[in-house]
Amino acid sequence: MNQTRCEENIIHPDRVKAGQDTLLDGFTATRLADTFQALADPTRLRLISALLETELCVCDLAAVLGMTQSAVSHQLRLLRSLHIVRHRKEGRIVYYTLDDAHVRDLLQRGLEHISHTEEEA
Amino acid sequence: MNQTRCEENIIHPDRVKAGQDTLLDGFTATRLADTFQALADPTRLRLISALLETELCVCDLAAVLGMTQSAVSHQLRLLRSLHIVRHRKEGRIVYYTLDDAHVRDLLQRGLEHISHTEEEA
DNA sequence: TGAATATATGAGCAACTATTCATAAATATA
DNA sequence: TATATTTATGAATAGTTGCTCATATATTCA
Repeated sequence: MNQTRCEENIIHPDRVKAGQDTLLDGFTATRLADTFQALADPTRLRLISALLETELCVCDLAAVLGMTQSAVSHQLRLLRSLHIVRHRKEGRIVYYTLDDAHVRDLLQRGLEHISHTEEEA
Repeated sequence: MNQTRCEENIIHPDRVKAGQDTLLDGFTATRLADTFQALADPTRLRLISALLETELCVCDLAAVLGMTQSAVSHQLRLLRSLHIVRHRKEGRIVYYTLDDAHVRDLLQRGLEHISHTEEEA
């Protein structure tokens, strides 16, 4: 029935310093987390993957994924706010494309990571 | 007061085909989403960043982040299950390191992405 | 102008998540 | 063996999220 002492005391002061040297500040960590959060949903990843080689309007994106227009539109707004997709309007049709190359890179690296891990969580 | 027709009809059949060609299947999308989900939290990103240059025990990680041992341990379990960190035991002390190079890459690409985007969501 | 169509969005709900609290498990040491 | 210490974990809870439903907005066309 004792408390943990390690919340007050440090075991390896030198390593703690090294850890603090590379530690992300809270603001950056939050911004970065927001970006990864955008990629942390199967639906959004599928939307992004559908846009890898072609531009698509909301209606067609809904058809590709087999989802409602509303659900797709909500997710696109989020992806847009995080600069992951871009849109252009032509009459009443809105076309979406991937915003920058980093998104493709992130997707590719992520796929490499999971291909190196067989077992499940 | 009309329904949307675009959930039944396709506007650009050729583009829809192109979108389906690169579309991730549900299983892969879910696995990939799990990986990005692990990086979608400021606390976990800070844990990872603390481990960039040094190995650290749970106790010291808690000190670096200024969090409770319990909270840190819970997050480490999640990172471990997704092969993002690895642990080795020495007596009653458990040391954590980053699991593979993909994690560093993902972090780096993510940082590049946010550095290219000034405005907020 | 009025009807049809493509897209966006607010509200609400069910499911998920990050932390805290209490405590268990494992190890070292006296 | 008894105690201290490090780590892990189950339960509970407050906050978040992804979808649906209804509807608003914007644009085209008859």
